[in-house]
Amino acid sequence: MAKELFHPDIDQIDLSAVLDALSDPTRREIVAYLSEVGEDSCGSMSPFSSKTNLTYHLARLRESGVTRTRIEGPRRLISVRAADIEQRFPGLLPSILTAVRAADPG
Amino acid sequence: MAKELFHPDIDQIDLSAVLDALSDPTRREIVAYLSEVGEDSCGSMSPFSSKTNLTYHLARLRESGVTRTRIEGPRRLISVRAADIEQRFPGLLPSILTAVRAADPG
DNA sequence: CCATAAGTTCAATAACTATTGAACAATAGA
DNA sequence: TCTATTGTTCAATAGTTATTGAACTTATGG
Repeated sequence: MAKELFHPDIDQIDLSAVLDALSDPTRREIVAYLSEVGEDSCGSMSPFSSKTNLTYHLARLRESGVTRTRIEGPRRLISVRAADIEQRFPGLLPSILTAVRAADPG
Repeated sequence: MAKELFHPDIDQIDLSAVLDALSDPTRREIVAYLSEVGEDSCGSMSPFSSKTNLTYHLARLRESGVTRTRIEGPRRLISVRAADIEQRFPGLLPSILTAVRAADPG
């Protein structure tokens, strides 16, 4: 399980990939949740989807550059690369998070 | 050809649909172009893709609520629903257009 | 009415998406 | 060392996406 996880460099973060990643409601919920709590494990996101499916969605978020996953023991701690995304695409993430909160309060 | 074209009401514009529509580079180019010129016909967008494919992409933009298409004689005039999108998802479209211009100057 | 210009529809295609369950791997703690 | 916890990999599936060419429709102008 000590595999290296791929993360694109800031300059390699692609707008199509980011918008694609954020076009899925489950992934937006995950990103909104992580934005609130800062960092959390895959297991804490079980309300959002099945374990297998979470692996898939979290990989898409990570590979697009939206999130960062670091390995700590048997679990993965995931966080939103808010500063990186803001640097690359100013205003994008805030506007999407605002929309998510408006649509899905609480 | 005097068919009624579907356009979602402002309140029905869905974030997933909008992000999905804008996750495609061809469609982003179209939106960026239309944002500059204000309104133009399908035919003027031939540099972006084939005629058939443009019908497809323009339908996706229209059905997601990103653009409006009005019929004038034998042609369709398309424009970006900038104010509607701004009202529904503040800041979203400007941030994406900024990114498009930065990636694709000229 | 006829020709042309502007777009659409249709069927086909190859590629990708989200989702599932079963089996597996890796770590930490008793 | 055994075991529970955490998450991954794999194969399968049903649905969607972007793209194409051929045939069609509709409106305008001569």
